[in-house]
Parts: sequence; C-alpha cells; structure tokens
Amino acid sequence: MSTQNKILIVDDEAAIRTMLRCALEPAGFTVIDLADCTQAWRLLQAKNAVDLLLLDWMLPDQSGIEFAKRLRAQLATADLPIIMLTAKAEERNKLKGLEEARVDDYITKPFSIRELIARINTVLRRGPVQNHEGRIQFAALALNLDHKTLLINNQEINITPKLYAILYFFLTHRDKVYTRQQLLDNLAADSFYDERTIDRQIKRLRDLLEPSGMADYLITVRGHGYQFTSKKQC
Amino acid sequence: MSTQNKILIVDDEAAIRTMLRCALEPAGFTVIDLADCTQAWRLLQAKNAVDLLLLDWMLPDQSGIEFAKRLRAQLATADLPIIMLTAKAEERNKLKGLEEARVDDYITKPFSIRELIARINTVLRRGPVQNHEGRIQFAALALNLDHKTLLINNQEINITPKLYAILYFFLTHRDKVYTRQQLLDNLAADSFYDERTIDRQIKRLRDLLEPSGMADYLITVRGHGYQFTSKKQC
DNA sequence: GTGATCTGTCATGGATTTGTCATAAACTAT
DNA sequence: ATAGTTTATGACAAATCCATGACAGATCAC
Repeated sequence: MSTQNKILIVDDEAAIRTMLRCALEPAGFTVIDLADCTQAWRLLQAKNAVDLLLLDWMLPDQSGIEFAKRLRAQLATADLPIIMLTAKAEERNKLKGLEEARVDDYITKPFSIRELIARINTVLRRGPVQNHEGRIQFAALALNLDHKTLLINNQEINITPKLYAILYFFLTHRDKVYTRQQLLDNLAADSFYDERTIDRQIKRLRDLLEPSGMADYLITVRGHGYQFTSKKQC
Repeated sequence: MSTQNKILIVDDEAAIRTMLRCALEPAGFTVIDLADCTQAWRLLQAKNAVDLLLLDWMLPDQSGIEFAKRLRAQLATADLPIIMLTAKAEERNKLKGLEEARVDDYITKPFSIRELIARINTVLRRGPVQNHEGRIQFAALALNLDHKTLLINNQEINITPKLYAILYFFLTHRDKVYTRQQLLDNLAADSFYDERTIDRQIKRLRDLLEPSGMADYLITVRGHGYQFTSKKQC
C-alpha cells in the first residue's frame, strides 16, 4: 500500500492507546491518538484528517456514542468510518445505541489484535456503511435509518421491526456466515429463543426481498448458518 | 470439544503456578507448569506440545518477552498462541515489547480468573494459521473461514460440514498422526461412532481433493491412523 | 379491551449428508 | 505364497438439516 491509512484512536487510557498504536503501526497504519473528544473534534474538522476512528465507549468528557452522533450530524465527518471499542460488561441494550449512532462496527474488549486489524481493513475496504443521507444502500436495497424503513428500488416497503433489525445486521455484516446463535445474540437482548426462529425470519425476509430478486443474496450455508453475500450466487 | 486444550504456564513463583493450575483445570484445560524458560524451551520443541503458553513477564533466566521472541523466531513455535502475564507496575515501554514479540494477548495482575479464561478461549478460538483474510491456507488449499468454503487454487468449492471440520482439523494439525478415535473425538461431541466412519470420511475428503492432486498429502499410517503432511510423499 | 399485526414454536416433508455394512483390495508377517 | 490384518470403497440406510405451512402467543395501535 502506497499511502498509509490514518487511524485516530480516542481513548482515555494511555495504556490502551499505546497498545493499539503498537499493534496498528506495524500493520501499516499511521496512528494518531488522543485522550478526549474535545481534542478529537478539533482534529477532525480538517478535511480528510483521518481515514478511520477507533472510539472508546467510555470517555471522560463525553460518551463515545454521543461523540459519534455529533460526528454524524456534521457534514464533514458524516461519512467517517467509526469502529467502537466496548467493554464486555456493556449490555445488549447499549448496542442499540450503536445503530443509532451509525457506527460502522464495534469490537468488545478483550479483543485480539488480529481481529481488530481484520475489522479495520473490512471497514476501510467497504467504506462507510451509511451515506450522509442516513441510508444504508446495497444494490437495489436501502434502509432509511431515520425512518426505519426499507426501500427497494426507491419504493418504500413495509418492514417489521425484527426483519428490519435482521436486514440491518446483514447489510452491515456482509460476506460472512453467521450461525443462528450469533444472529440471535445480535438481534435479541435475552436470546433464549429456539434457533429455528431464525429460519422462520429468514424465510420472511426472503419473501419480502423475493419480488426484487434480492433474496438471492441471502444464502443458506448448510451446517453453518446464513450469509448475506455481496456477489450474487450462480 | 472433547480433547482438552493443553496450557503451559511458565512462572517462577510456585504460588502463582498453583493458583493458575487450580483455576484452569476445572475449566477443562490440561495444565503443565514450569518455573523457567530453559525447561519450557525444551518442552516446546516437541511438535504440538501445548496449545497455548501463559508466560510471566519476569522470569529468572530470561525475560518473558525475550523468550517469546525466541519462540517466534523458530518455525516450530512461530504460531504458538502466547498470553503474557504482566504486573500492573510497568506500563508503557512494556507494551511495545508485546507487539514486537507478537504476543497474542496480555493480562495484568491482579486479574480475575474469569477474565483469564475468557481471554484464553478467545485466543484459542481464533485458531493458529489463519491469515489476515480469514483463511487457513496450505499450498493449493485454503479454507475460507468466513464463507465456510474450501478453496482449491482460489476456486471456491462447496464442502459439507463434516468434511469442512475434518479438513480444518488436519490443516491446523499437520504432520502428526491421529488415530481414528482422536479424530472422532475432535469432530463430534458425543462420538460413539464406529471408527470405520473415519475411513469413509477420509475417502470422501480424498475424492474432493483428488482433482487438485492435494489428496496426496492426506496419508494413511497403517495400524495407527491418518496424517496430513506438509511434504508430499513420494 | 379488542383487533390487527408481528413473532416464535411446532410439525412435516424433502434434500442432503453422514454412518454402517459388506466385500474387495492392500499390506504384513511368517 | 498364504493366512491374517488393516484399509478402501460401493451400496444403502439412517440421521441431519432446512424450507415451509399452520397456528398460537405476544405486541402494538386505537
């Protein structure tokens, strides 16, 4: 890679910042680290200041979520890819906040360096998940994050809350197989549901996408789970 | 998985070793503990001697970091997962060393047993030879862990779940003969299957690999079991 | 509350995968 | 070479997995 991707780390713990710097620099990233949102905000006003933001959940002057939302709200940073660092303790209902703040991915501590780098590369490769109109777009599909609606070929289609959540998850986590349990974990706070429930919801989602031909992207991987591909299968 | 993961603890304080042993054995790990690097080095020369190394920072004969680097430098242990135990006191330039030594994770004392176990499992789960693309590669073969597919010469091929598991096992445990029973144990939780079942699956796997010539790496060791070699037999 | 909609559970059937068995082939030791 | 053992392989049965319809419980709007 000729031009290194610049990553901004915002975390109040010096040890974590150092650790991340030491992990990311050898992987070919340029790293800037700051301890609070105020400084970060200033830095980010510059055009193309950084390529990606690694943002801790807990920060001294403002919660990471709040900061992310602020960034999304101003045009200059509306499309900045953000990966959130969360502690294990954080519960599912907080994950809801992640969607609202439109972060691109999140990773729970403790995480492996390898995994972090993989996710950073994924996010950088695919670009921000949502555009500045507050949409996630993929081929003929779009989710309007503000209205929680589904658009197929710009036609608004009714979608139920659960199906919206599933589709949101798939659109933001493409090209990887997820087990039913993983899907349940990501969709419900207290997931003691039957795994077959996922089958049923997948079917419903497919019925919804069928008329547009987009159902073909949602594939079953026998013995493993389901996957939303970026490339239509033949 | 019914075969227990083997963990080597290297720490000079007997009290810590005992504590760790008492913590890890009930969690289903097999524990070996040693007091210094010299002994550990000897032990680790054996292929697949252990699955993970828990290494103290301060050791009598050599610093943990130095030892880790030495392990990384020789092929047999280059991929051995290592978790470092560090005292809270030293923070900064210490962490630098962790990346240099390509340590997989580190944990600062005092730590909770639960956290330690969680981290061990995290490190173990992500597997040994997976490269940054989420693949396990060997010669013309690769497993795409994200898609759960087999790639032969970069051509994605569908593979059934059991065969995937068997191939995954072989690719991550090369150059060692496994008995049919060991293979069964690694592939099914409650394996009361006939041992001949393995023969059958081996045949199926060979049929799959045959066209690419990769079947030659999967050899029968008469009277013992099967082995996936790194060097093609002649 | 009541009705409408949404979501989870269950049962069924079909397709695929996997295990078992029988026999052929290969190998080993004498 | 021959008997005895071990492995390969084809045929088939059993088990597994998934799609799907029916339905009931949960949730939401009014």
